[in-house]
Amino acid sequence: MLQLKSMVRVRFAPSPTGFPHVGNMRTALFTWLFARHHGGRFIVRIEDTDVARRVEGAVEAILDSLRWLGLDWDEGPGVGGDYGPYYQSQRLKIYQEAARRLVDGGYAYRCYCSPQRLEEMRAEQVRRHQPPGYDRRCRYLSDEERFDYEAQGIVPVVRFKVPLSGQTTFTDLIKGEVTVDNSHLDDFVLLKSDGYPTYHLANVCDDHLMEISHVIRADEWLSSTPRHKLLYDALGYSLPHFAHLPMILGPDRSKLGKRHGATSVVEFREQGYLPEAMVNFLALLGWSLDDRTEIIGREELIRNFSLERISKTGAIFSHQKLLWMNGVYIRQLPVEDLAQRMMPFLDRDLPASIERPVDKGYLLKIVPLIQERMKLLSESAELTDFFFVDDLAYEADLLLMEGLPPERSIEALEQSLPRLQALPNFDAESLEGLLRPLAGELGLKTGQFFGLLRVATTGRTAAPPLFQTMEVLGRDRCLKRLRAALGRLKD
RNA sequence: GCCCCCAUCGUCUAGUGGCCCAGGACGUCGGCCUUUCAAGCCGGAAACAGGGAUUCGAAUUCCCUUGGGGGCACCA
Repeated sequence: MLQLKSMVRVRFAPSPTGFPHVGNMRTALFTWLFARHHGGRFIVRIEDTDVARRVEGAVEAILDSLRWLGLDWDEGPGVGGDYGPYYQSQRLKIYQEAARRLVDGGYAYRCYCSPQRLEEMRAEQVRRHQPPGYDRRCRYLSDEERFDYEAQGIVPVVRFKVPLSGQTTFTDLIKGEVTVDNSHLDDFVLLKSDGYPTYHLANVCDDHLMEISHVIRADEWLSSTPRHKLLYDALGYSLPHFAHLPMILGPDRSKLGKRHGATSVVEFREQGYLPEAMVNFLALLGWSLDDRTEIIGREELIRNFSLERISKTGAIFSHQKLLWMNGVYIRQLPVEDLAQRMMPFLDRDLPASIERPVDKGYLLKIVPLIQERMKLLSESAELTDFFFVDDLAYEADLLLMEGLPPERSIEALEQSLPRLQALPNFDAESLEGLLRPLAGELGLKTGQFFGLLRVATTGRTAAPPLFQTMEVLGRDRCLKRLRAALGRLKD
């Protein structure tokens, strides 16, 4: 890889036009990993130059997501830095001056074309199967014409004067050398008529002024990089390194978007994904350590991350694999930790009748029983509610075991009750010691007997191991539930 | 339409000329374990887009085709 002679300074530059998309967050993660691996600086810069598309609360949502994933930034909103401000809307002067400099230097010109004209021009181009693009009319305006437009009070935009011939080449750290004929580039806008810069101008100015060493961004920017190179040259700035990350795709292989379901990391958080699982999963989407590593933590990621091992191909976001990975991380969690993380979900989803906050000591006994069954924290309530509710609600039919007449079930429960009552220690071991032989005594298969008891004590056919569940529930609850089951069977 | 990028199992990927009749993981299928559900363990099916060329030898290099994606705004 190239010699990094100076400090690595990289930036994540989201635009607050929507909520933190997993694609953007993956870009943030890779950028952050690159910075941390090289001991460089990770900078967050808000690209809020589109007044019309600005979304309320988006900046905070983006920053929250970065924090949630543990991607801390060295410069940017909230932490400041020597290269601020870090909101582009607060740097308008810089861009306006750069635009003026370009116009004065003959690298750019003012364009007075109305949006209507541009629209008609484009429609015509499409109709004639010609490549869409500005026809450069204002590039050749006479002083007289220009004066005339100014007199009419038309506020111009500033367009870049793309060389009419020649080629532009740059090297991308992931894609390699990319070359484009300048004739394919049109005179793009640098400064809008509202005084705000376009992405192209603002991005180039800021990356230069903030001394960004590596521009790491999504693949969708690859085709505008030649324009940026032209801009860097015109402004007399030296070129940073570029690395264009492969895109994250939806199941239909198109750019992952809203129609593909949950794409905001806020949603993943609410669904009960762990940030460490998210980081692990996202890191492996377009990057790999070797031919076998799947579960890899943050530190190891930092230690091993490199741009060379990023693939060139877009990757489909697989919910399946993420779900599996989340389960792996949940199983690895210390009981206390998992209980802690479940609390907000229990709070949110448990029936209103249950007292809040739930008893932590009781929860700590429940967690080991459901830990290996949980894939999402959002399953907390459905996996544990029967431990909390007073009266179980379930279909009486569930008490009817395969090949077992109701009378036999009634008998089984009636035989069980006094013995459970009399059991000295109500723990899993003692329960098994009592109930397993009892199944034989009653002439029942263990599957039938335990199944019956399971439904009676939990109200469901799938639950954690019976004896442990009964131990956690405690004798009183169990007896009460067995009597209730008896009542249902007799109805 | 034009330009750019990409192309290994359904999916994420390993693979940088011989170690590959292609390895791992998710998912899937079968089995084991077992009081249910999970988890776990064992095993199976499953891919180098096609065609040329280079080479003693190509998943790996080159060309073409095909396919996919991205871009072509006073959006980022």
